[in-house]
Order: sequence, then C-alpha cells, then structure tokens
Amino acid sequence: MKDIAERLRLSQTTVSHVLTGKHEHYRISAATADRVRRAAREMGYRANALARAFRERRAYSAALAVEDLTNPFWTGVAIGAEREADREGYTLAVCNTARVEERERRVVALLRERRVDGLIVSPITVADRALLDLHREGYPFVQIDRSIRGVEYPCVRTDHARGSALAVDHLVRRGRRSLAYLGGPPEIQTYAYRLEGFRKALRRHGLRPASVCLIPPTPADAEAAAARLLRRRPRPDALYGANLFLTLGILRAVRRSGLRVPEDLEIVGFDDIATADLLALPVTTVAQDVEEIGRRAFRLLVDLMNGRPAPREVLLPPRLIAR
Amino acid sequence: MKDIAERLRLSQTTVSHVLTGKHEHYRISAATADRVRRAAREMGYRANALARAFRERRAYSAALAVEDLTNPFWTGVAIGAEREADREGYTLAVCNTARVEERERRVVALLRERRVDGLIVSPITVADRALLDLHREGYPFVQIDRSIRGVEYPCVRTDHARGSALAVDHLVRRGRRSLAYLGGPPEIQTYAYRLEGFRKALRRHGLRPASVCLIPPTPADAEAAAARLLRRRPRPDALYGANLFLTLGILRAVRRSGLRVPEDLEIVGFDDIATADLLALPVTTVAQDVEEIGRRAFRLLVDLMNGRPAPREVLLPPRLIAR
DNA sequence: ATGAAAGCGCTAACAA
DNA sequence: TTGTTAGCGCTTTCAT
Repeated sequence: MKDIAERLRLSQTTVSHVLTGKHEHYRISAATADRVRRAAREMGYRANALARAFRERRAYSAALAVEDLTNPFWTGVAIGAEREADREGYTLAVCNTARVEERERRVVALLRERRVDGLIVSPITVADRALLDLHREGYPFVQIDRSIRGVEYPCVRTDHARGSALAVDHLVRRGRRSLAYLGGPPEIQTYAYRLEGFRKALRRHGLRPASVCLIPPTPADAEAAAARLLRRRPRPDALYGANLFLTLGILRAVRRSGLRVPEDLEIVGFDDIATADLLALPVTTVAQDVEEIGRRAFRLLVDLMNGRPAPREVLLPPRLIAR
Repeated sequence: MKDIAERLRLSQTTVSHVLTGKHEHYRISAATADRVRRAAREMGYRANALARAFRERRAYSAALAVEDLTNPFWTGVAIGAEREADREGYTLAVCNTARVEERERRVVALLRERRVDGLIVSPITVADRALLDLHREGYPFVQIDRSIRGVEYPCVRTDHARGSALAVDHLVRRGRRSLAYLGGPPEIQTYAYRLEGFRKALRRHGLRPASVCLIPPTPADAEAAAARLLRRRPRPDALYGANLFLTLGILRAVRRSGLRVPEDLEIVGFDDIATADLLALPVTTVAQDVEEIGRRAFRLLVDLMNGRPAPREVLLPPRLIAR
C-alpha cells in the first residue's frame, strides 16, 4: 500500500480505503479509485492477511473440533462446515481430537492463543468444563449433535428421538414386536435422546423393549452384546443400533450367528452406511443430513461471531432408508 | 507483555525474551525469568498469535487441499497430516475443493495472502498451472498421491505400481488368467502408474490383459463398464478396480450379474473397504497406509517451510488384504 | 543481564 | 475528497 501510495502520490490511507472497498464510504473519487486499483494490479499487490488480522484482532478463521474423522458423520459435518466457511471468507481449521484429552486441551488453546474467532464442537469432544470456561470468557462456539447445560449458545443436531421413532415405527410396521436397543452411554446426550425416543415410540405401540444394552459405541462391544442378545430365548426379532459403529457390530454378530435377515430378525441402525446395498445382510438406516448440520452450524457461528442472536437449538429431521 | 513489564519494572524486551523461551540465549537471570513467568501466569497472559504471525511473517499454519473428503483415502491423509501439524504446533486448514475450480483458486489465494505458510495438495485437486506458479514464487508445498513435472518439491505416495503387482500376483497365484483392469484416466498419474504396474506384472507372468477399461472413477461408470465386461465371451475370471469407487461399482455389477465369487470370478480393488468383511461378495484389497502419507507429507512440508532440503519422492509400500 | 527503539502492514479517528 | 497520525503486540538489533 505504501508503495502504491508513493507511486501515485497519494496517502497510504486513500489506498487502503480503495483496496478495502470502502471508497464509497470515504467518498474517494472514482478516478482515484481506478488509478489505485490499476496500480495495485500492475505492482502485483496482495493484501497481507496477517497484518490485517493483527490489526482487526480477527483472523477470519474458525476451528472445528471433531472426535473421529473416521466417522462419516464427522466427515460430513466437516465438509458442510468447510463449504460454508469458504463461502464466508473464513478459514476452517479441522482438529481431530481422537478423544485424547491432551488434544482437546490444544483445541481450546488454539481458540485462545491463535485467536481463532470461533469454534464448532460437540461436548465430550471437548470437555464440558473447558466449554463452560470458554463460554464465560465470551468465546463464541456452536455445539453439534449434543449440548451442555448452562450455555445459551446454539446446538445443531438431528432430532435423535424422532430418528428412533422412525426406526421403531418401521420395525413394528413390518410386524416386529420384540425390539432390542444397543446404544452408547446415556451420559452422552445423543444416546440419551435416542434411547428416550426408542422407549417412547415403543410405548406408543403398546410395547416394551426386549432389551436395552448400554455399551461403549464400538463395533467390538456391539458385536459381543448382540451375540449375547441372539442367544437369548425368546430371541428378539429386531436389533436397533444407535450409531454406525454399533450397527456394524450388530451386523457382524448376526452374520456369525447364521440367522437369516429378514426372516429371523431385522436390523435398523442410526447413521446411514455407504456400502449398505453391498452388504450381505439388508439393514435399514436412519440417515442424518450431516452436511447440512455442518453448514448450519457454521452459519450460526458467523452470527455469534458478529454479535447477532442465534437460536438455542436447531433440529434437523432424520430420514429412514428402508432396506 | 507490556503490563507484565510494568508490574515487574522490567522492559518489555526482557519479558518477551523469557516468554518466548529465549532467555538462555539472552542470558536472562534465572530469577528474573522466574518472576516473569510467575507474573504471566498470575495475570493470565496469553500470547497473541496474531501479532506474532504478523511480526514473524508466518502464521504457523498450513493448508491441506483435498478433492473429496468423502473418500477414506483423503480422510486418512487428513487425519495423519492434522496429527503431525498439531505435534509441530501448526494449525491445519482442511479445504475440500470438491473439484470445483473456483474453490481450487481460493486455496491458492489462501497461500498467497499468507494466511497459511504451506500447502499439501495433490495435482488435479489444484490445477498444474497454479502449482507451477506457486512453485515459481517460492511457496512451499508437498504433493500427495501424484506429482507434476518441473517441480522439485516432494511427493508422498503409495507405490502404485507395486500395489497393482500385488493384486496381479495374488490373482495369478489363485489360478486366474484372464484379468480385466478398470481404472481412471491415465492422464492422472495415479492411474498411469497403477495401469503400468498391472501391465508389467501380467507380462512377468506371461499374460496379457483381458481388458483395460479407462473410465471416470465413479461407482456408476465402473458398474456399467463391469457389466459390459461380464457379458463378454470368454468372460474375464478376475476384475481389478484401480480405486475404491471403481471397486464399489464392480461389486454392484457382479452382484447384479448373479455370478458367484470366487467360483466364477474374483475381485480385487485398490484401497481398502472398511466394511469389506460384511459385504455379500469377498473382495481382496490393496490397502494404502493413508495416515502415514498424511504424516510424512506434513513433515516434509515443515522441512520445506524451514528451508531444509527434502527428497523428491517418498514411496510407501501397499499391503494386500486377501479375502 | 537488561533496555531503548524501530518497525512489521494495516486501519481508523480525526483533521483539513 | 484526501491526508496525518497513532497504534495494534510482538521481535530484534543494537546499546549499555
């Protein structure tokens, strides 16, 4: 800017006004604005984003803390959020915490030290305490998939309960009566809502759960739990897995059991499976609009970062993919 | 820093020396260093990364341009790269270009405007021309999966040819003689090497390709091409898909054909499939160490960014997962 | 072993 | 319609 100003015998200020598009506001003459722009082009001027960020105290960057990029849910969220960030001129740092405490702390540090302007995160991925601290300090963040108490920042998530209801209704419609639930720990809000939805829907049909297994949400744990369920007499005629990894475990257990699907029992899982049509066993899924979650979250974050009000909760409808 | 200095009646310089860990070099007394650190803690000092980046002309951040976060290859790379970036104190911006030209341009602009210090990218994801420009301007980047001519910056990739050889050897060992190749356009170096490896390996066994289909690397295109192949007489007794999406298409075609695997034919695909054990048809895969690719790429990028020399090519061995 | 001072590139309040 | 000036928080050179 200085060089341009010198060459044009203008002040650096004027150049700045033009180059930042504020010439209207400062009533710079069209002719001058033109000269500045031309010179800038000729001289190969490139704005120094670092200087600008420093001066404005804003890096136009945000972070997305993800607990497992291996999970298509989070990949989808990342895609959506990144897309929106790009549209808004923000840089999005994607941080994979992999549920390692040390890495969670670093995400928060990132926000504080690198002066990232905002954060998209799901509680658990970053400990509640840290989030409450951030909240108190006024750092804007948007929650995904689940939320914590005592924070009026928004949460964007699928209507978990509704998803479970879709699953139950589907199974009951197909004549199943003995449904078993396999879900993660209900301390995690996600699973609490999914379980609650499951229970409520069953009640609506005048049924009771054949079983409710609360286990760590991994394929191995689900496989073991499902195997146990399948040995029970009477055997449940439907298994409902409350997330992708649980459903994969269920599928493995059923496959090993040699039972036939859908003759002997039916399987429904939360989260769609990309290769579902190629699997040996048919599985109905409750699909989430993951990219939309990411997009919405980022848009709300922008609102927050600009001091605009944002709703406390955005619920997206799930979709049943029957198979 | 100023506040700390005032409180301690020291100069800001001294405080800076201590807080940036350079007190050894500047021979600050241990006592002073201690006082400074204590005060910093008490006063809740947090370094302002924005100011530092501005002053040092580097943001300690890098970008990873990915063409499709939906592809586990890229997710794996992202996980690996992010992990390493974190270890090195860098922030990694993951950019999903989704093969949209406009978005590719933005990635390059990001680098130029210096919000990031370096780039990890695969050619095609960002057009060759843009990369050559960057190279000429001296901006550091590391290539992934494939590389362009005229650039001595490193490329980290799986040994594609070796992967194809693993596939061919496996099939021949199992008695297959009539192998068909389905791959993406050989203008993309990745596919060129995979095809070449396929051809060479066959020749080594005294065989010739039953067929070579060069198609867009999507499930739909592969499904159509594979269906055509399966109608041929004589029918190939093995199909080799040169990437994940091609292999998924092949699996669909074979499934619809009603042919039995492995009795009638066998399938091998480049890139592992997470749910392979649950699929209706067994599929052998050539697995890449995707996270390692990401990690290595980032480490090389750090070397480049610090002006250290880096090798032109890093080849990682693939691994056959027979099924 | 510590400090003074300059400056990184930009923005904005204010003056003219 | 344009310019003057100060300053953002930090690092670094040079002095002391």
